[in-house]
Amino acid sequence: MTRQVSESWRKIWAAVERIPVGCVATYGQVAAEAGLARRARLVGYALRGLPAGTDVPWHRVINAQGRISFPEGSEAWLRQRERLESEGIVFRGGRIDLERFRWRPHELEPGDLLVP
DNA sequence: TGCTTGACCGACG
DNA sequence: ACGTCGGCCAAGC
Repeated sequence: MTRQVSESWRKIWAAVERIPVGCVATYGQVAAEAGLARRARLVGYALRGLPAGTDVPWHRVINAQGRISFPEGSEAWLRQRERLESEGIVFRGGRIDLERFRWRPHELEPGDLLVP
């Protein structure tokens, strides 16, 4: 039978899909966007459960310190960093400046039909 | 069944 | 800057 995916996971995946190209969101932020405030750990678990080859942009989710939550230098860490850099995210000292790249859902985004 | 484990967070000392 | 702690809760053993 089809594996039953929990409602929480679906909400989390949907929230991750809303993160725009060139932006990142923290685990806590994704949880809040999914209507699951304070359940940041669940976000990590839900991402771990994504099928291989998914279109969900899991790489845009980083931790609250502005770092990738895989062991530095690991294969997964490198893969995530490459994807982010290809989208224009800049790493300084192994970290991403959240002030600069964090997704701000309440503010204007590219494509919002308004000139800066 | 029950206990342990996380791609975590925020507060506090 | 850094370690610790409580909160969180589905999955896995």
